[in-house]
Amino acid sequence: MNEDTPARKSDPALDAVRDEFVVQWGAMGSAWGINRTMAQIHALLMVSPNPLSTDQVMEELKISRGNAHSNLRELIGWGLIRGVIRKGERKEYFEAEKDVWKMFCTIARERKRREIDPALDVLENCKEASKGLRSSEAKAFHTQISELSDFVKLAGGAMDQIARSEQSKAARWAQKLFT
Amino acid sequence: MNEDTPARKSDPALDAVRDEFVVQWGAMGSAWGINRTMAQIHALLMVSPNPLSTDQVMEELKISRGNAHSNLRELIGWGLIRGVIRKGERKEYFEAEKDVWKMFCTIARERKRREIDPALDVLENCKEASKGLRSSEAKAFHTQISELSDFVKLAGGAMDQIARSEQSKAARWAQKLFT
DNA sequence: TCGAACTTTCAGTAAGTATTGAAAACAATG
DNA sequence: CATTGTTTTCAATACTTACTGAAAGTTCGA
Repeated sequence: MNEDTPARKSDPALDAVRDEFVVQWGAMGSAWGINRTMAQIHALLMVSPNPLSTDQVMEELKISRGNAHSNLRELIGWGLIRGVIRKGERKEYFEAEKDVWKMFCTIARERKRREIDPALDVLENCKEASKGLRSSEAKAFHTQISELSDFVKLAGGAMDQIARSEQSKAARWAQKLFT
Repeated sequence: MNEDTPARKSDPALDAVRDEFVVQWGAMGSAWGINRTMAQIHALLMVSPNPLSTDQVMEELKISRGNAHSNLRELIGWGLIRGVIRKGERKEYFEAEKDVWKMFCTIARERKRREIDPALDVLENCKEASKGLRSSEAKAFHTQISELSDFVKLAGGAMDQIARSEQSKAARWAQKLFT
């Protein structure tokens, strides 16, 4: 078994802050309904100057191989990190996207796909299923669902647009928003 | 114990769609990291033509009193439903905000408060704690955290603005977004 | 002040999720 | 093709969160 990249003589003060960040970010993740370990790994990679191997992640966060493995895969699934292979080495290393805007776009795109689109399906089905009904109650239901559906559609469209756009364009919106 | 509002002769087809909606919306909630029962109650009240009592909610969703109670309170905490008291009756009834735009604003405001603000705290702390460090690694860390922090601050501000604005204004933004 | 109608709390339990660790699968090397 | 380093899988288990039901609390009217 090879040793990983030799431990660099590192500023202990920095290490402390880094750890704090990782721990806190993990806690945040929990509060948001995101797997704590996944959030921690993401935090760790976001502030790591170089890519880390599975073993380094395990070591850093004191977690099992299986846990590290599956959460790393999940993060790749989200597009938030990617695996890098160094020539001459067999281990896989992982690095996070560090550009905050790109990160945001990735999350927006992914959430749209995972949360908005299925919700729209549900709404469209109910809309369709209630279209024919004639009682006034049914009409009210249909109206309510339609409004919801339209709104969700709009929100989804907005997410797509934003995720597709350049940071510069977004900055301009922000500008407008605050004037 | 009083009987609740007498069951209105209701369209069975409509009931079926309504149920479907409630069930599916609950499942969605699950997928989003939101308590399924809470999502179901919210769905139920969103499409209910009149306010419902705790007992009606229990009956409709086949859940216990404690469960109904605590989720109703939680929804009130979010500002998504409110309790109404009818004169001459001791029971409390509950109704959901039905205006989709208002609902969205409420959620945006609340999520900002519960998710964005705490995240900002974490980031500001780490930013502060790493300000003094001089190693180049530390500088990189500080930069990364600062960028994150700025971004989250911006996003939070945007959420505030949007939540504060009128639907008409938002519609105008949407307009721009799609041209 | 009593009792009925209703709400709130909470200990116990059920259901759901995350984690471990070890075995199996895979891949590169000689 | 055997060895060694590495990744992947997964049954068992630990941990977390949601739910129940019954008891305690509150409010109101007579």
